[in-house]
Amino acid sequence: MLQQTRVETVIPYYERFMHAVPNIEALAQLDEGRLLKLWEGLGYYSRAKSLQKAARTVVEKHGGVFPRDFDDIRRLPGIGDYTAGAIASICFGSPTPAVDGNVLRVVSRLIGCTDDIADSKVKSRFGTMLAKIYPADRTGDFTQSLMELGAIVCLPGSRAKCGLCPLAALCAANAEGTQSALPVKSGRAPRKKEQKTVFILHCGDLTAVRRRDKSALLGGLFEFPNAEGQLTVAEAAMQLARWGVQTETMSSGIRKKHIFTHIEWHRRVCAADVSIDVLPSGWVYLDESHALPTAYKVCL
DNA sequence: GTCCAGGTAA
DNA sequence: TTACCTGGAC
Repeated sequence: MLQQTRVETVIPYYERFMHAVPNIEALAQLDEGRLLKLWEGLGYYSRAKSLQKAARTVVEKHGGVFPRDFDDIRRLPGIGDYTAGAIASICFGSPTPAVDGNVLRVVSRLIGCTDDIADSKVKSRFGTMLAKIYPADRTGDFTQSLMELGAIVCLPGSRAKCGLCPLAALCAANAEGTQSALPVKSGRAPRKKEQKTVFILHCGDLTAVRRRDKSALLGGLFEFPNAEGQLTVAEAAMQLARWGVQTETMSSGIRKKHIFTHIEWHRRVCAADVSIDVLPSGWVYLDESHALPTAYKVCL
């Protein structure tokens, strides 16, 4: 859960999750719909699917006991270098760093490195360097101190608190006054823009939803029926007719933008009072069991 | 409104 | 390299 997500955001999810799914066997056997419901709103839903795959691997390959060896941990689905390093050093005393964004910033400044931290080679180079200086008796403290230094003291840009930093005397960036220029990071590719029309179809007290394709963005979660392009009122009416929906009233639609890392959805959201004799294949009426991603919750 | 942080997998 | 999500800072 903590991959890509702040601690404050995770805590209530973690509490609920551990109550509902208290051990590895329970997770290995959990229904996917319930799993996604527990993850609803947390984002990066493939993490939940990986977590369950990892639970199944632990049950099948490690006798239900979480492995202690870095390489065994690293092979579990959803666990990369960062998470494997964090678990192995914090839980099992292994000299394996967890190089997150904070640690990249701390090390870049400490050694005055101007290489682009978007390059994954930099991350592995820093990891190799750090592994050599790990204190054997306090591996977990060392991992956490590096991350905390970045989170609390070695803040991004001009917010760096060098006056409070225990490493200030050793730090190349501090000596050279280059803190705010480090780390160097290249920009990301521009996002693709997609136009869509979303229908909030009220059938009495009920609202129609359908499950998204498992392999798609937000795979396996639910969505409101929608179509490609920002449809005109006439086109929207035709789309509803094609679905076999009888429309009583329909709003002209409000424009909403939703931004993912790599895509922008420019959407027209139309609310309609309708009657539906036979639900189209795959449609259901929304209830509390359905995992609805934030991208669709905001349409309500 | 815009920008940005944050790991893994394919 | 690109796909994957949300929320907080500004």
